[in-house]
Amino acid sequence: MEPAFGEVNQLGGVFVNGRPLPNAIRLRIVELAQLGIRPCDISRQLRVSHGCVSKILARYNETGSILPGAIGGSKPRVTTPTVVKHIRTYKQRDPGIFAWEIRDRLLADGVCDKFNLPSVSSISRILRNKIGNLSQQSQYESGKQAPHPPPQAIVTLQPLILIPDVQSAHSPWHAHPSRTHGHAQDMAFLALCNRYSGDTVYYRATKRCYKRADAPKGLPGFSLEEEEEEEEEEEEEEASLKVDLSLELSARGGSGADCVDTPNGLPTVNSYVTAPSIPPYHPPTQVSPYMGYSATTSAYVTGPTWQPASGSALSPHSCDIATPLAFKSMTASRDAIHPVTASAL
DNA sequence: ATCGTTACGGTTGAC
DNA sequence: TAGTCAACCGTAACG
Repeated sequence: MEPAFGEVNQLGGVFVNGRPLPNAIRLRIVELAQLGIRPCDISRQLRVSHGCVSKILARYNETGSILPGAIGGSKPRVTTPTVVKHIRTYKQRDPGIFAWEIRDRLLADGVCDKFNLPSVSSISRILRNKIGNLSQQSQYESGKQAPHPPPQAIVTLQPLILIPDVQSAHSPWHAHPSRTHGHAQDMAFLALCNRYSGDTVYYRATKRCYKRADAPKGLPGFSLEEEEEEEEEEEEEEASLKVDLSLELSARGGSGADCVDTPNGLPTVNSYVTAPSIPPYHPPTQVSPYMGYSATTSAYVTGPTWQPASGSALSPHSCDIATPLAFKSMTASRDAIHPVTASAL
């Protein structure tokens, strides 16, 4: 049950703790930034904390999305029954096959792609837990594996495929490979990059980025078991993000042809003008942001609420745009196209 | 003054 | 069905 009213931040803006800002405001933030308005001025105008503005703009620059991430739920697993079945088949055909060979075959046979390919350790776990007979193979494998470097050895290098142009000095990812939401954003960025080109392989010399309480886990004495779990988690994240990105990119036009002007194919948001060039912000007097939300994030933005004190029919933050936009949310539960109408500045 | 980062308290949805 | 977990959110504060 959602509360009836939001809270008011230090700038006088209304927000709902734990819930994303309405798409209209997110869009407005990006629009203003593209007009050259400084983030601090955007913050003041829209009465959104500067940290939030910063975060939304950073996300937009990295992924091209103004949408919030998927909240809640679990990551889809990469070790689907189909994958397990194929692994079992490979093992039955060649009992001496190595986990890394199975991995290669899953990829070569098109059972998996690079985004949902299980790690060697995951395959090993499947062999051990669901298929059995691995212990014998492990001994065999330990002697045989030398010529082929174990892909999942305990190193901190992760292959990333990047478009060289994207590796510009201004790329937030490049400048700060470890970010608050590092891995997810890295992968989102990676997926976006992959779409448009490339096969230039770089390596990121960090495992992943932790936030908050995640951080101390197993570090620095990272055990093999933890490493395996980390790897599996990361690959599952990759699989999840691939789905997310494909959904969103399809909503954005999909072909990729619309993303060629800038390094990441998106308008950059990095030049500023002064604030007075934009009209003043009129905060809503109706402090009920929830009315703009439906059960999911899909249906907010327009509606009878969020009306400014003036009583105009504009959206509450006066952030309407001239052209109706269609947003497609990043999760399956939000996969409808949502028209967003808005009026001028 | 500005802005990146992060602790915090909160929501959400799959399991 | 309720609880747990891990994702996400925006704010506030710090540097």
